[in-house]
Amino acid sequence: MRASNYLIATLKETPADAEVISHQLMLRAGMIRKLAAGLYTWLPMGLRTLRKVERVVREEMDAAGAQEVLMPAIQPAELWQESGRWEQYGPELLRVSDRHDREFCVGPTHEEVITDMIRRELRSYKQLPANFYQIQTKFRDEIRPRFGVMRSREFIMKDAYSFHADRDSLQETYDKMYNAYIRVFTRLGMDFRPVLADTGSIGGSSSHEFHVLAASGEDDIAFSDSSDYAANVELAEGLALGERAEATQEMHLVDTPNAKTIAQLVEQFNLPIEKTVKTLIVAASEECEADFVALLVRGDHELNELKAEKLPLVESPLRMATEDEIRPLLGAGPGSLGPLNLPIPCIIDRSVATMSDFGAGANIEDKHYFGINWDRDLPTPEVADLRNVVEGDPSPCGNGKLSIKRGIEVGHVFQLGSKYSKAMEATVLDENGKTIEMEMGCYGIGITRVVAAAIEQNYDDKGIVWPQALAPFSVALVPLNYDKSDAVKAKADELYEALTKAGIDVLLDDRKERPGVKFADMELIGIPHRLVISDRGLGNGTLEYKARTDAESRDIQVDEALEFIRSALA
RNA sequence: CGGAGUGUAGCGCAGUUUGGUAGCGCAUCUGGUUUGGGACCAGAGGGUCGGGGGUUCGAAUCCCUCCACUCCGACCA
Repeated sequence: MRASNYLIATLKETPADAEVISHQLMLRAGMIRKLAAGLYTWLPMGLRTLRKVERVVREEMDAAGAQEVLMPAIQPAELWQESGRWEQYGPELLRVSDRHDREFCVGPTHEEVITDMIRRELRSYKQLPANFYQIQTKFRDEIRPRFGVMRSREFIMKDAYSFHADRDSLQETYDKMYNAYIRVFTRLGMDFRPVLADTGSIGGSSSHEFHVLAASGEDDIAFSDSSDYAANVELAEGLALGERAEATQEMHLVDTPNAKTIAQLVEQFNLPIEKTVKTLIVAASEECEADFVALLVRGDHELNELKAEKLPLVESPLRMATEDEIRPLLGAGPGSLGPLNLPIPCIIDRSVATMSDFGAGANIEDKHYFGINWDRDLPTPEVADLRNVVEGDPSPCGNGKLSIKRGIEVGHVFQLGSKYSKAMEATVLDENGKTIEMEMGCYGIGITRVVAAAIEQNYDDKGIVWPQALAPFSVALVPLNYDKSDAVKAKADELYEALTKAGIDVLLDDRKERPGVKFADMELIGIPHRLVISDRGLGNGTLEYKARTDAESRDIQVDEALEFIRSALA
């Protein structure tokens, strides 16, 4: 490609509303432009990288035996009503009506459409297993789009869906896809980890997310420091912390008029935060005889919403009681709540069960009990894993301690089971001629997000530093005085032809710009290899080569340039 | 949805407090000089000051209203 005939839309200044580095650099390098909140146009330079991601994904999906299809972005409401998600899905689902007032949605995912296709096309277990994928634009009306294409509303996703006669077959394909994902992200040059994940509202048994490690990530990932264990904090099991110590204090009531929060309690009464308890009141499920349930976690811990709503007594989705609901029920407001004299069921976290001599609200306005001990002052309530794990916790795998890092979710594989095949009657006949519901798996990669995640891991003060597999161009040919020097022009054109003929993506910067401008642009765009052609070098029969990651350039022989680049790309 | 903030040239911003003919830097165009790390000189083009309504002799500026965008929050008592 000749730069004079290509949109090099670089910016010197950083647009004011770009927060994270990938968003800033994608704008500055002229890859994307914003159209509206969470909606982006991909300019030629950005699209080239996007296509590279797609290519790697396609190759690995094909190699793993998946077949490519393309389903509509717009989907009829009927299918969603059939699966029950028309009601279930909240405002994230963009619903539209056509001219006949028929309802549709802009697909945030395609389980319904693929299941519909499969139930029409597949009749026999002999056609299984089958795995179909597409690379499609999705739309999710995010509460708060941010970070450019990292969390946009419209985005491109590779989604695959597999169908099976039994669970073993599903597991087999799941493992195959898991390994394909490892190959994809490895080829893309990313620092990533597969981590145990929650199956979310879709349910199912097994699930892994693929996370790119980066400070700007929106998820917390827990790692063991001495094993391969890695899990999303949403899921990581919180173990009990040591044994319960003997009681050394008598329980006593204390006036705490100015302590409405744990922080204030700790500050005003010289109480270690590990000796305090937070009492959270949440709506109860129908199974529970009371309307509300109290959940207790240690003062310095956080309630894990997913763990809480999986408890039989707790309503799902989780709903916190309002102050107006709490006061008539307990006789005190938030800030003075605790486990003593509770008229509702109480469930405590494992780490709370091992506490002694601790402080908690008294369920009397502006009063707390200090020196509370289980089994002496009140019976130990039901114990469960309720909290988010924190740095330094023992690893659930039994080896070592947990550390916590931020991750960007770029892929997700999970086993759906028969949820959709059941709801939508996607069945085949088995070898006994009996009708069976198919087992399903589903596997996603955020194509557009991968581009942003790659930049989060690969940049310096000059701009993007693309891994080879993602670079929009592999080589930047930078002739100096292209418009004035016949020798430079001739050699540059010759090299451009030769490299292009060799199948290498090369950008010839034939713009009438000063050298500094060209260098700065090529570095901002992040092209991995640069060749400078100048009269000065040609006089000695040399070109100047610099890898994007090199600090200094070096001279190479003109005649060897093609071979040099070939081996650099190998 | 709650809170905060911002909308002025393609981008980054000043001007708004105290109403009086709309500015700066970058970018763009023309001419010239430059030419190995985001050049310099001279000139030029480009604005319904987010939209609508109001107050006023006069509104980017004051008032009302709508819209868009950004940030924080949306369990952590």
